[in-house]
Order: sequence, then C-alpha cells, then structure tokens
Amino acid sequence: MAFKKIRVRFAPSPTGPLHIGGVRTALFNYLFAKKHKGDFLLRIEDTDQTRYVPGAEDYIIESLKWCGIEPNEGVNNLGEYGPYRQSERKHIYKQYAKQLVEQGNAYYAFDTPEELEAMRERLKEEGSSNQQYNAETRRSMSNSLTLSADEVNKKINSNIPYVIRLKLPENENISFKDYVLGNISFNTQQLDDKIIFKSDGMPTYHLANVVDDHLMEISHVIRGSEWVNSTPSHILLYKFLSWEMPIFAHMPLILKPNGKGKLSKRDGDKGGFPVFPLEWINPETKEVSSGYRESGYLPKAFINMMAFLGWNPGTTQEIFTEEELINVFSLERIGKSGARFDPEKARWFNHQYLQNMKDVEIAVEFNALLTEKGIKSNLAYITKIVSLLKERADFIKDLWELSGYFFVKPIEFDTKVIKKRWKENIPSDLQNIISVLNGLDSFSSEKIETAVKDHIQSNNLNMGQVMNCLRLCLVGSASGPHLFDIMSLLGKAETIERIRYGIDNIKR
RNA sequence: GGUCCGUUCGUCUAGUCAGGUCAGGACGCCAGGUUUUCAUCCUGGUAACAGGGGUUCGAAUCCCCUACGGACUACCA
Repeated sequence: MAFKKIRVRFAPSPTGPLHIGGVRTALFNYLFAKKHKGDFLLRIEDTDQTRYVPGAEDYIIESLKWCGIEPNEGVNNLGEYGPYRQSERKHIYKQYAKQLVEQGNAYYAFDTPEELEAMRERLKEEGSSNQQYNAETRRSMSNSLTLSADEVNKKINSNIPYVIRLKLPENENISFKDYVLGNISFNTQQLDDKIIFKSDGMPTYHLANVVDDHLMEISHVIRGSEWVNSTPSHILLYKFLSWEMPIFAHMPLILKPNGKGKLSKRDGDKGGFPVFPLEWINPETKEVSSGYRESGYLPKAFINMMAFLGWNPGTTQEIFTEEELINVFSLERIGKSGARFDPEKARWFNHQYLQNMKDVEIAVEFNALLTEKGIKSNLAYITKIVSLLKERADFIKDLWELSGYFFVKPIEFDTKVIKKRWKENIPSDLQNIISVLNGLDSFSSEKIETAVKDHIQSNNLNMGQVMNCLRLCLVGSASGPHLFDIMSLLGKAETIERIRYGIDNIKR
C-alpha cells in the first residue's frame, strides 16, 4: 500500500455542550495526528436538524481552543476538503445512496413509523430474540424488494415519504481489527438493515460519516466505543462503494466516580466537579452547568489529566508536556475497559501544574481575581504572597482564601485559639514584642526572627503561646506560612498596628 | 431479551500478545519526621489479579464456564 498521510477527525454533533468524554476523543485524535505529522480536522455532524442546539458548535470550537487541541482543518479555518459542516454537504450524499440502490446494496422502504412499531411488537410477541429490520423481516415490509418497480416509482413520484436502507447480506461474518479492542467479529444475521438516508432528504450518521471520511481521506477513525456495534454496517458501506477502509480505534467510556454507568451531567452536579470543559448555559432552560475553565483548572493540567484517563505511557511518569505527550502517545496503549473518573486526581494534576508555574505568572492571574473583588494591590507584593502560599493551593482561586489577611486586616479571631493560647500575660508580652519590633532597623524575615526569638528565650516566655497569639493578631487564625515572612511582607507599621489592635480587642 | 466488548489495590493503572521478580507506580487514606500553627514537603504503611474449572513443573498472563459491568439495539449521533 502506498504511503498515506495520517488524517484523523473529531466529528461531534452540535446537540449540546461537549462532554469530557468528547474532549478526550478529540485529544487522542489530536495527539495521534501530531505524532505522525498528520492532519486533525473538525467536522460538524449536524444531519439531525431536530436536535440542533444553538451555540453548541461555537461551544465546541471554543472548548477545543481552550484545551489547546485545535484542528488544523475544518469549520472556521478552512481546508481543501470542505465544507466541513454536514448540513452544507447535503447535496453530496444522495448520489451515493442512489448508487447503492442501483447496485442492489440498498433499497427504498416506505414503512411508516406505526408499521415499524407494529412489526417490532409482533416479533416480540412471537418470542423472537431480536426485532430488527433484517434479511428475514424485510420480506414482509413495504419496500422496493417486495414491491414491483412500477409500484415503487408510483410511490416515489407521488411524494410518499421513503427512506433508503442498507441491504445486509445474509449470514455473513464481518470482522475487523480494532486498534484498541483487537479483533471483533459480527454476523450479519444479528444486524439490521440500517437506514442510510432519511425521508427528510438528509443522510443518517452512518452514510454521511462514511462518505465524508472517504472524501476527506481520513486514515484512522478514532471514536467512542458507542460506535462499535454499528461499525460492521460502516465496513459494508466501504465495501459496497469500493472504498479503502480506514483503521478503526474505539475508545473506552468514562465512567461515574462511584456507582454504575457512564459519567453524566448529573454526576458532576452531585459530586461537585464539572463534566464539561467550559461552563454551559442551556439556551432553553437557562440551567447552568459548570466547566473546568471556570472552576479554575489550568488547561494543560486538564489535558494531562484527560490523557491519563484510559491511556498511559507504560512508565511511571505522569506529568507530561504536550510535546512529551505527542512523542509517547500510541493507540495501542489505550485501555480496553471504561475508566472511572476521579475528581481527586484531577485536583492533584492541577496542583502539580500550579507549582510549576512562575510566581509572577500566577500573580498576574491572581491580581485579576483581586481586582474583581475590588482589591487594589501591586504585582510585586502579590508575587511575594504567591511565593509564600502557592504550595498550599490547588487552584489560583484558592489563593484568595489563603491570603485574604494580606489585603484585609483581621477583625474577627478564631475563638478556639483564643481559648487555648490567649492567657493573662499575653497583652503585656505582646506589648514588649512591639517594642522589640520597633527597635529594628531592617524588617527582613530573618532579622525579625532572630530578634523575636531572642526576646522570647531571654525572658523565658512560652514560645508556642506567644507565637500563636502573634499569629492570631496578624492572621486571625492559627494557620498560615512562616510567621516572620508574614510580618516582613506586611511591613513594620502594619504588623505593629495589628498587634495593637489584637491587644485592645481580643478578650478571653 | 439479543449482539458486541470488558473485569489487577477504594480509584487511575503497569505487568497479559512472546506463562517463571515478595504483582510495580500514582491518587486517596493512615502513621512518623520537619514546623510556633495549619498546610506543603519528606519517609514509611495500608490495599488488588471477579469466582470456578482446566492446560502446565509453574498461570494475573493460555483455554472453558459462571458472575458482574458497560455499550448498542431510532427516519439520534
């Protein structure tokens, strides 16, 4: 076989926000394409006009952009295989459906929904193991196989609605090698004559997908495992049309953190974690679903986490740059079974990425958050705060709770600490420490530490008691980073003012 | 119900194709260390081959059965 360029596609249907399972499918397509210096395209599969949701396509595009897995071809940025929206390719599909009918691989069917329903009911009552429109049942239905050519033409000419169904061969084994799942085989006896062309003039997924993948020269079809069962129909389509078949790779599903079944929107709401990359507001109900972006996830951390859901490099390395990910990625290392989503591990990934960011980078973003809260400060000060606190944070927004006292004086104090540490002698002890602080020329953390500790030791004061009370005055609680770093950052005047305020206002 | 697929610590997983290290790592959890505190961090610990039959000197690994789980079963994708 001649060398063929690797071309893969992500082909979502714009029926709502992109689920993280979709993001992962897109990601794996992207990584695979990049690894082989191929193309990654975005095709919008909007053949079902009744399910179209306004805003969904933009949402998908924006999501991929945020994730940094942008297609190099497709809607928006054009390519030579367009259009990339199936609704705009409507005129292309019918000829292939017709060709299949002419070849005897497909046929017209005129059954109404009621008739189909009745057929299924009848088979069920007869105890039939499956109720499909297949080689057996099609003999008793209203279609171009049972009707005469005249009758068929008459129906078509008088605008009686019809669909085109794929005519499956009888009792034939269809097997293929899936790059993830391995060898899979089906017998056509168990499959149904899928509708490939609908009465509204649009193709179904099955036809449109195969036609477009062929026309767009897709080399590998990497998609969710919900498509495994319809793959034999797709294979038949390639065969009937005498087209070269792409390689198939079906991804396992992402499962709920606990309990049964695949991850759904509700799990996110219940478990307090997003299932969508970006926040989504349902245009009809106005219901809001949270997104990873809005929850404070760094896109690179999110992507790293997603890559490890159902895939791993076979080494113990877990933190990967995009470039590293591209280098080590392979379809063969994708797991076969569904992966349970773990929100805790997602946080851990973000923590790792946050620690690897430069303080000033974090500070810039934190500053924006402070501005939103109406707090004005300067970047140098914020950068120092970040360096002190970032290791305790999983998200940039955690920094606010962690560092509020740097911007707003505490006026409420943890009563438990007061009860435990604020003894009779504390006000006078702290007063003495104020004198010590006042006497310092330099207010560096080290200088303060030496001076205060010397004072505590030479006066035989209780270290834990005094230190915690100092902390209480400065922070409002008994937690936080190295106390002398806090003092140094706040500055001499502010430090002393807060201690004074504490002496005057903290009562047992 | 039918078809297809899957099943290793609580979770993500390595190891399975080419049978032979105390079944390895990470998250979580627990303990210890560091510290004025709370975290972080460091060290250690906890914990798994779904069950049953085979094949074999030897099985997580190969075969069969059972159980469980999932997907699909639309004029939806």
